This record gives sequence, C-alpha cells and structure tokens, in this order.
Amino acid sequence: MEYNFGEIEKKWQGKWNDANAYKVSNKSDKPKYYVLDMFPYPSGAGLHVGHPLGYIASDIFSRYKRLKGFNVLHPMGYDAFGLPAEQYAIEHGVHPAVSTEQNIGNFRKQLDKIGFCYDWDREVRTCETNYYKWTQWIFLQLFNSYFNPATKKATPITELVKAFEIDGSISIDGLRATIKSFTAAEWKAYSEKEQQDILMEFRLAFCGHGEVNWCEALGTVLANDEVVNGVSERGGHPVEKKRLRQWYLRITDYADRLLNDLNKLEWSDAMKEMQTNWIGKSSGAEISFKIQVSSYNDTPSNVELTTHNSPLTVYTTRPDTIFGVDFMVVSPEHELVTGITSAAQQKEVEDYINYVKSRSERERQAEKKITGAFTGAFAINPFDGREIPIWISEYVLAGYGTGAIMAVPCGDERDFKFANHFNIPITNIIGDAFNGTEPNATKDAKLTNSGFLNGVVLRDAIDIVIDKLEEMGIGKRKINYRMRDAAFSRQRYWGEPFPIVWKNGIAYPLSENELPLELPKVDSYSPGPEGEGPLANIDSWVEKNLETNTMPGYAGSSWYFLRYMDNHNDAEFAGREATDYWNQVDLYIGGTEHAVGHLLYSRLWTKVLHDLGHLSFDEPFKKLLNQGMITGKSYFITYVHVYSNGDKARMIEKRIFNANKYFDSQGRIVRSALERYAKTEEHFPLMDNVIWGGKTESGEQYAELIDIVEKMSKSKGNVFNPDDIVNEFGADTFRMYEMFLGPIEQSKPWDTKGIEGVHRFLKKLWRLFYDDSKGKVWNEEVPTPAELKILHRTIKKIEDDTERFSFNTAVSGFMVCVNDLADAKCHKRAILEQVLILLTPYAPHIAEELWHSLGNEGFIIDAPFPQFEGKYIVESTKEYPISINGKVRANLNLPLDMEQAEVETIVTANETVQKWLEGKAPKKIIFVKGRMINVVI
RNA sequence: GCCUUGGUGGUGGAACUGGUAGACACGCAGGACUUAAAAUCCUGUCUUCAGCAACGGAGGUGCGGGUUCGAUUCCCGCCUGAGGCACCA
Repeated sequence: MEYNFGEIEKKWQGKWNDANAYKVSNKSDKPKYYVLDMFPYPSGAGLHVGHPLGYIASDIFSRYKRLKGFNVLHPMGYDAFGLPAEQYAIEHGVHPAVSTEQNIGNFRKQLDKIGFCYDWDREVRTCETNYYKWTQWIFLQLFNSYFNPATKKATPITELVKAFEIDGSISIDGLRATIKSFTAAEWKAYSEKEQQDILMEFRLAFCGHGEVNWCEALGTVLANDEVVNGVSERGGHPVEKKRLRQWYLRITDYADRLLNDLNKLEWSDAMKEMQTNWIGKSSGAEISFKIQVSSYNDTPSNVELTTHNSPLTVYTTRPDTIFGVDFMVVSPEHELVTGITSAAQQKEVEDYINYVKSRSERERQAEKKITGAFTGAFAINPFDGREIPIWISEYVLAGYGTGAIMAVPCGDERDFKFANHFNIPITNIIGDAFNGTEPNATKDAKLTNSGFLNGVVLRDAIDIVIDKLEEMGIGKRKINYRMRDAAFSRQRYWGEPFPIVWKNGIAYPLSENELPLELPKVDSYSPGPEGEGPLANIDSWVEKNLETNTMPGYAGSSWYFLRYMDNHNDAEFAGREATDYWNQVDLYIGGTEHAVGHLLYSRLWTKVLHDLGHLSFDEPFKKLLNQGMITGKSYFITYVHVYSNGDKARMIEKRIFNANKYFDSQGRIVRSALERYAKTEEHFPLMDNVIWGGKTESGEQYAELIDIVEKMSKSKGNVFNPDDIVNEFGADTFRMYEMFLGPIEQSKPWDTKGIEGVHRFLKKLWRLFYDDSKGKVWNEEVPTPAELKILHRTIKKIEDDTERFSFNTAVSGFMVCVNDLADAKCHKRAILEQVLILLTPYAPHIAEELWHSLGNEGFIIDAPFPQFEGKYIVESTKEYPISINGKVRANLNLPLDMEQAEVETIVTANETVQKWLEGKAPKKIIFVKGRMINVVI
C-alpha cells in the first residue's frame, strides 16, 4: 500500500467539510484565540505561490492552538473592491462584479486544494452590499464625529455644536488655523453653509481639496501605480497635477495615540519603527520672517525694496541655528511664490515651476541633481536684520510643515549642497565643528557668529530662541507630523459609494436606515466630466445630488477583521457580545508591504469605533507576524552581436529582452520555444552560432541568460500557480515545502528544487506504517527508552519551533525524527501516534489518514497535544568541545555536573591539550557548563 | 533620495541569549537492488595544503577595521539585493 496523496487529500477534505470540522462558535468554555490572514485581493491571475506562504503559517498555528485546547477563530474573505477589476472592465467590458465573482470562485477552488481549516461560514466580501452597508455606516460615524482635543477621543459632532452654541469658538483649545474665532452669538447668526463649513474643519471624515495625477489625454485621474516616469502607463500620455475636491480621514488628529499605543503591541521593532517614522513626529518651531520684495520704480534700473504684506513662515526643528540661515527655500507650489517673485526673476521662476509640475513627489525627493530658482525676494533675519535670499526648489514639498524651510548650509547636508551649487556664501555658526567641506549637524558644539547666542551650546539654544521668538510674537513652539491626512476618495467606479448628498455646497449624510446606498450599474466605466468619477455619468445618480466619488480600496479592509466575528448580523457591523468575546486579533500574519497603509488605517478605525463606544478594545492586532514575500524570478536574455562593418571598426549590437515565456512552471528553459522565437522574430540574427552563457574571446556574438528577482505579478509573467505543485506532489508536500523554504519572515525567490526532499520525507513517514510489499507494519510493542527519547525530543522541538514561528526548522525536526525512527526500525503505535498529532498542523491530510489507520475514531484535530516529559531526554554526560585559543582541537566526554576545578585538571592532562601547551601552563581555562571549554595559552 | 530589511558551501537554509559554522534538504559523484527503469537504500560532498591511511595543518559566514579568552551573532565604515514611500493591493 503506497502513499496515494491525491486520494487521501480529496477524501479528508470532503469529510472535514461534511462534518463541519472547522466550524467555530462564538460561545465556548475554552480560551479563545483569533488567527487572521491578510485577506487577498482576488486578482484575475489567481492565487500564486506567494499567497499561501502566510496562509499555511496561519493554518499551522490555528491547528496547533486548537490541539492545545483553544477555541480558534480562523476566517478568510476577499478584499474585492479595487482598481484592477475596473481596468479589466474598461478593457473587456465585463462588469467588475462579474469578473470579481469569477476570480473569487477561482481563488476558493485553489485555497480548498491546500486543506486550510477556515470556517467558510464566516467569509466576507467587501464588495457585497451586506458588507459595505457597514463600511458606509462606519464612514457616517467618522463623518459625524470630531477629535476632542481635551479628551483625545472621537466625539459626536453634535457635542461640538452644543459647545459652539454656548461658548463660541473658545470652547475649542487649539482652534484650527483655518478657522476664524467666533462668539456664540456669531455662531448662531451664521448661515447653515457657514456653520457646516466650520464643522467640516473638524469632522474625522471631511471634504477638502487635494492634488491628483491628471491625464488630459485619457481624461482620467491616475493612480501613482499607473504613472511611469511622468507619463501614463497606458499610452504614455503626459500626466500632471490637478486640484480636485477630495474626501479625507483626519488621521493626523490621532497621530499621538497611534504613536504611543505602538507600545502596547507585540509587533517587530522594524514594523513599529516604520510606523513611527511614517507618523514622523518632530518638535521645533514655526518662525515668521518679514519679506522684502523688489519693485520697479519707473525704470528697471531703479529697483526699490519694499516689505511684502505677508511674512514667510517656516518650520524648523533647529531654531538654534537661526544665525546660520543663508537662504530660504520654499516649495514651488507655495502660495507666496507669485507674489514675491521679482520681474527680473519671473521667467526663470515660471520655467522652473513648469518643470516641477510634471514630476512626482518621489522623483522630487530622489533627485540627485540640484535644481532651483531665485525669486528675487529676501527674508529678513529678525535678530540681525540680514537679508536672506528666497529660493524655490523641488526638494521642499508643499505638504510638509509650512512648505518652506530656512536653510543652514553649515549644518545640513542638502542645504550645504544647494549653497555650493548656487554659490551662496556659507556662514559658519559652529566654529571648529565645521570644516568647510562637509556640513555638521551636531547639537553639541558652541555657537559662533550668532549674536546674543555666541558661546551657547546649540542644544541649549533651542529653547532660548523659541522663547525669544514667542516674546517677539514672530514664532512659536510647534509639534509637527510628517504624516498627512488620509485621502479617502477616488474618482472611480468599483468602490463603496459615499452615503452623502450635496445640496447648495453642503454635504448631508444619509441616515442609517437609508443604507446601504447601493452602487448602481453603469453603462460605461469611463470617467465623468472634469475628472469626476464614472458615477457622474449616471443621470439618476446626479439628479439625487449623490456624491460621485467612491471610497478607496482600504475602506473595506480597515475593519474586515471585526465582521468575521459576526458576519451574518443584519442589525450591527458586529454584535458587541461577539466583539467582546473575540476581542483583539491574537495573531495577524501578512506582508510588510502593508506596514504604513492598511495597518495604520485599521488601527485608526478601531480607535474611533472604540472612542464612540462600539468596541471594548482600541488596538486591532495584538501580535503581528510579517511573512516575507515570495518573489518571482524573471528571466532576461542579453544578446550581444559584435561584427565589423566594412572599413569601420567593430560594431556592437546589444539587445535585452524578457524571456519569461520560455520557461516552464519550474523555471526550466524551454529551448525549442526560445529557438523558434529567436528565428522567427530575428532576435538572434545568427542563432546557430550563439554562444550561451557568456563572452567569447573574439566576441563574435553571445547571449547570456540573467535572472532578476522581483515581486510576482501577472504583468511580469513570473507568477507560479500552487495548483501545479498540489497536483504533482499533494497539498501536504506543498504546505511543508513552503514552510521548509526558509524563515517565514524572510523573502525568497520561488524555486521548486527542494520539493522532492519534502515529498520523500512524507513517503518515508508512510513507510513507518505501511511497507510497499508487506503492507501494515505498525505494531503494539512497548517503546524502548531510545525511542521515547526520539519522541520527546521531537515534541519539544516542534512545540518550541511552532511557538516561535520557526516553521522551517520544525519541518527539519520532523525529518530528523522520521530518519531516527526509520534507523531504529521503530514501527510502534505508541510512538507513531504521538508523532502524527504533532504533524497535524503541518500535514493534516496524511496525519488524519494514518490516525484512522491506527484505528482511531474522530478527527485528529480533536486529539490532545502530546505532553513533553523531560525525564526521557535527560543526558548525564556531554561531549565538550575543547578549544585552544578559540579554535576547537579536541572533544572530551564529561559528566554534565562536573565543576570547573575538576574540569581544569582533566583538560590540562588531555593529550591534545598537552601537545599544544608544549610544556607551559595554560594562562586561563574558560569553562561554560554544558557548552564548551576554552584553553587560553 | 528617505524609511525598513537581508547578504553563510554548487543551491534553499541551520546555528534561539557571544560558545563545536554548515543541522535538515536539494544538487552532484560513486555504489547496492533491478533484465531495465522508477522507487528505495548506502557512502562522500566548504576551500586549500600535505598524506597510503586513521588523521593532521591553514583559511573560511558580502568587503575593511574594532571589542572579546572566543564574533555568522556586538560596534564603526563601505559594497550590494529586496520591500515601502501616501490613488496597486
């Protein structure tokens, strides 16, 4: 009887399904445990081998926890709204709901083959009305709330209205800069529009204006993803920034809580650091400088400097360096730029602004070339009256701080390079700490050339300067965050409609009983007028004055983990009883690519729902495990043809092309396909003579295969389908192989080279129970101490490794165990049965089959996890490595309880040690009990 | 450019808290079984020097330094791969 994985896996998947083996109840005497996967976007390419990596890990952990006696919630669903489905619709005319449904069906089939223990009764799909009804409901909670700075909590906006009616704007501490102060009487006298405009400045979901990538030729707004090198990916049309009305989430109000509460989480330091850096809290000062602009008097030669009516406000973390400011840099978009540019500089400034317009934020930051333009205006240093030239440059971004900086070239790298490039003289305010060739950002030097601050240590000068500025009324302390409010609207079709009606420029929320606001069918997915979304093309929609934007992809994914807890609830997003019971996600597994997007938004939504009294917890994911990405290998062929052309010297022709389609699913080259292609399309004019794999001496022509590791995606043609592996080797082999590839957190290129080894392991396990010719070989004999040692060592290994998510070493632990048992010719039920339970999380099908072969009733997942007993593995002696000066020279078997003095005597007497000592006495003998011995000579 | 993270044999990786570098696999080489193949099993496999051999010497964890009795592990500098950078999900 041989290991027929195909039959076994199909059989048990059927039985588990029929018996609802993985159905989870919200009521149990057992302790709860919630294991969550980042749900997939059901793309048309289907599941690739990267998806299951995390799913297998979470499945292993879920089964492990269940064996350990927990009530385990382990659900799955689909993040089903999004751009790709819409693009597919535009290109093929298939409604996104249809293609999404198909893709989900396909995903489900692929997932089922791998034998996951999901409770499918809890499935959610973000694009279904019974789900997005609640996404819209949560949006209304956000819209109808504001962040109360006194309590630091989301509070119903009605409370704010009450406060305005009693005290006017003074009821708000730290009134937003965009609002003028008003009295209670003034508030009541305001028109509804005026009142609502003020409230909009407070709502957690609010409407404002923001820039998008606008492509005139396509008449649409593009995602950053769709813009490549400043032109549209489709068609290569120019793209520029356009200002549109947009919805936002006021995540910046939560910046401090999001930052501080990271302490509560069991996330990797790397992940916490990424979020910390993203939030980017800094403290410093805002400083206003007077501006002097030049204006012509009659003739261009008669230039006069006059004071501009508004000052230039900069944000700096280093007010201590104010005497070292040699120039100002404002972002090219800054509102002051047009007003302060001198006539002489006008052309240069305009040209520069046009150049910057076409560039993305990333390009602007990554640019090594130093660019900029002088405005012709000057700022005045408030302390010494120096005239400081004001420049514009792309490295200063409008969205951060005030969009303007004071540049201190002796202390800042970029400022220094800028000054050098444009020959701006540098003031040294840090004495010897500045050597003239490279800037020094120290805070520990003493100030020089700094007026009243001379001799003060920079670090101490920070507060002195801010105090002085505040006294003079031209500056103030300021905490700044790099994080910006989250753009929450898209000019797209395939997303949740906003439950908002516009009347006279006022946004009115729909009431709860009007939800869900269903996404209407459209005839065309093309964008509406003026960059509006496709919904703007629907007359019935526009007539009702409904919002034509839709929500972004992350709307649905910001709370899906809550819906799993109670997904059939029609009355609430999730019942309080259910959310109280399941509480936080105990273990969340997913990729680092979501570090600052999804993970931050989910935290925000959870906090808001908590503040408003809908949840008892304010952090969604207690422990986070980041799986590495399985990258795909892309193959490229470089072809070089060197030839002579008449009298001329050698000509070199070089071509590089993507060759993914000439490789099969296991990454093997399909030579015939390649050759056919080479000949028909003339990629290699002299194919017959091509030398593979490198250069030749004479270099007539050669072709070389290179592989590039990159993210798997359909467009790159490097996607591998798990079905192929499952069909060939079985789900258990696939599961264990993906784990065996390496540490779960590490990213690695997909490769099937080692899969045979894992498959062989399972066959070897099988043979402990059944011999190909003899049939059943397992027996009821009593295990020997040696066999029990193998078992208990394995129990410890698997338990330890699983607890610390070291799944690859656990697999190798199983291999060692089976190798040892085979060597010991152990076919004893008492041992094997326990090994099967250990193996269940990793290879559930074969474990289940053999479990029943041993005559057990019921599913193995309900068996008790083996109890480790230390007494079976105790050792009395240890083979100590003896190092001489740190290099191992001998081994010595010594009792484990032997102490230093005795060890030293024995070691010194050792023959090998004697040889190295050459008659001398050792300087020192280092003895680490149970570890090693090092003799220092 | 900025943030995060990785680099160990021909390959994937192991070494968990500074204590025997290369577990477990793949591949390769040789052998057994077989009419043959598949399957299975056995032996060897970091490099290099010396050697008939048991065994021995030297080097070795991206590169260059440092701390330490001892460094893949800690510190400094550099090279390089991957992910993210706000509208892909």
